[in-house]
Amino acid sequence: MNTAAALRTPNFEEDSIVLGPLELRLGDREALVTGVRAALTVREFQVLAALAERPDRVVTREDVYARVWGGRMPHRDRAVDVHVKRIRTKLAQVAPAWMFVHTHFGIGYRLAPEPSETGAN
Amino acid sequence: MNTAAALRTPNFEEDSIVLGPLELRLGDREALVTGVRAALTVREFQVLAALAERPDRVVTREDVYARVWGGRMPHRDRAVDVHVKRIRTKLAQVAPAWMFVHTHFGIGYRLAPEPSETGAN
DNA sequence: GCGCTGGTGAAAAGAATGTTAAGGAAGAAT
DNA sequence: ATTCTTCCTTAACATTCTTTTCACCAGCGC
Repeated sequence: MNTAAALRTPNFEEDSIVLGPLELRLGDREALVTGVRAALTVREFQVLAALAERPDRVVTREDVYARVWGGRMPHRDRAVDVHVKRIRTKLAQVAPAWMFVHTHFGIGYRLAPEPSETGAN
Repeated sequence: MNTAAALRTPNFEEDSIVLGPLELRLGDREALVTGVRAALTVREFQVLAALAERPDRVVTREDVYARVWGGRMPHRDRAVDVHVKRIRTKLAQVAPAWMFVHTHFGIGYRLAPEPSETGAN
């Protein structure tokens, strides 16, 4: 698939998810946007990775919770939302022109790189 | 880690209903028309799914109500109608060339993809 | 025409998510 | 051990979106 990457460091490049300008290096838990490192914390990275497992598909909060924290999500728990908020902020700092995490009301979130709604053109 | 494997519930390629250009992904609660996402709300999706259970068959309002809200439909309740209206609008936005929800006067609705009357005259 | 059913637009009510900040736990540095 | 730093969680309030409800109009069938 990726000849250039394979030439460099076959071992480390193995576990990475690439979605447009977003790259998640699962091995060392790093998120890169447009090649620039977004300083995500461990939890933030885990939440993002949970979404990245099913790109462009809606992932329920419950699924995210189960995957990151394990077990059932307590009723009215806001942990996922708060982490999503910070993920958005940090990704936007690096790449303001892109939107990655989309809300699906009443269900959950969906990860897909899309040009942001900056009416500026 | 994850104690119960049952918690993961990976509804990856969950079952979906396909009716011509319309696809309902029940797991994700997403509706696609011609491959394009129609941003239905949860209720709207539920109503559409209730109709989709019996494609091309007339489904009474009472049945839709029982399936979505549960219980008997209050007399003079317009909830189903209002949601059908919005479903129609949103589907038409994505695929103006198709009509999906057909009214059966005095009875209910029927879901079937048909070319719309764009004859414009 | 008349009564009834459905279409439609919009306000009101309700629920979910966005956002910010405080407080505490855990580890690093001193 | 104490202080400093970072991160996670929780709570509270703000905002946005959804659902319900209502009023009025249009169309169907008698």
